[in-house]
Amino acid sequence: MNSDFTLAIHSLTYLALQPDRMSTSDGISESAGVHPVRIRKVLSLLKKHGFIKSKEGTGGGFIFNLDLCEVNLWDIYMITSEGALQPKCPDSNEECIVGANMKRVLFTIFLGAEQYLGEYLKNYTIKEVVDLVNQEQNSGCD
Amino acid sequence: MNSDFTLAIHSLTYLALQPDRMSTSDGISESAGVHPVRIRKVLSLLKKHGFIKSKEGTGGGFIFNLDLCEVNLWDIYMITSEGALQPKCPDSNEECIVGANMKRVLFTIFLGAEQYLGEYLKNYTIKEVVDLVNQEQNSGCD
DNA sequence: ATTAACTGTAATATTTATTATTACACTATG
DNA sequence: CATAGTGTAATAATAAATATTACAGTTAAT
Repeated sequence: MNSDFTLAIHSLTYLALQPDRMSTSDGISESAGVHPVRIRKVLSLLKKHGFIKSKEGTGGGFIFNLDLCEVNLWDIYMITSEGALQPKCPDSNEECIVGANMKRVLFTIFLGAEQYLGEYLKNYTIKEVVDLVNQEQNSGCD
Repeated sequence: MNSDFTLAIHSLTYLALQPDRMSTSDGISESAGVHPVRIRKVLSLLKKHGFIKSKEGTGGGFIFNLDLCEVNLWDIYMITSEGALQPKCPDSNEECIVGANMKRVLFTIFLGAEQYLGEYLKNYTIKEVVDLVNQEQNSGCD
């Protein structure tokens, strides 16, 4: 699975646990173990869709903008990874009935698969992810 | 999606349309637009699980070994791509509650997602794929 | 008003994953 | 015994993901 998706989940969960202050891309990137620029890229998508707010300058950062229950994993998937389930078929042989039609058939099947998966992902809101993270907590941030 | 999965589907569909003679990895690879060695690798998995038979030497090749209705896309997924939905999380910060627990939480969620997707994939047998390929046929092999 | 701490984003470099290629042992057929 | 195949490992090439660098813009604090 596309890691923009999981980074978005990670970031939102992080923000969910810091509801009262802004978090920086540096802080989130340390938590997630990736480069801060990547975090900013992912968060810029989430901001564009209104899930978070950001503020530039000293004391700035990112903060959740919605209720935790309003954001589910399907929303996040659609923003970060729509179509990611589709296989990248090489150009196959158009002179073979299989080669000529497989791409179209697979596209249809995987489109359905994505829709189907959506029903599963809709069952998880960030609230639920936060609860799962809290369940067996190993240690805490500062 | 893992392309071993789609190559396996492609190959099996190809074999399904040649039920009376053996097909070579060269033939399949031309249809699918990939290297014959890759086809042989994928088919070697399918053989190990009894979906196809193979024969070495002159006049050898691959041939379907089961009824088309007995093989569904979930079977093929499990053989070629089990776990492929799992994101590859970088090592995150164990001293942050999010970093310390996210991997486990995501693992659980994506495990469920894979199981869920399985129900969808079980609905497609190779027979159905063959039918879809035949539906809007552009042209035929030899 | 200047510095420091941020976001935003593009361009480039690096790393990793996928895929192709080569090589060759083995098997069967004619 | 030559030819047409599979089986599989090792390596090379390519493509994709990720990190890094660079820098413009914003805000707060001194």
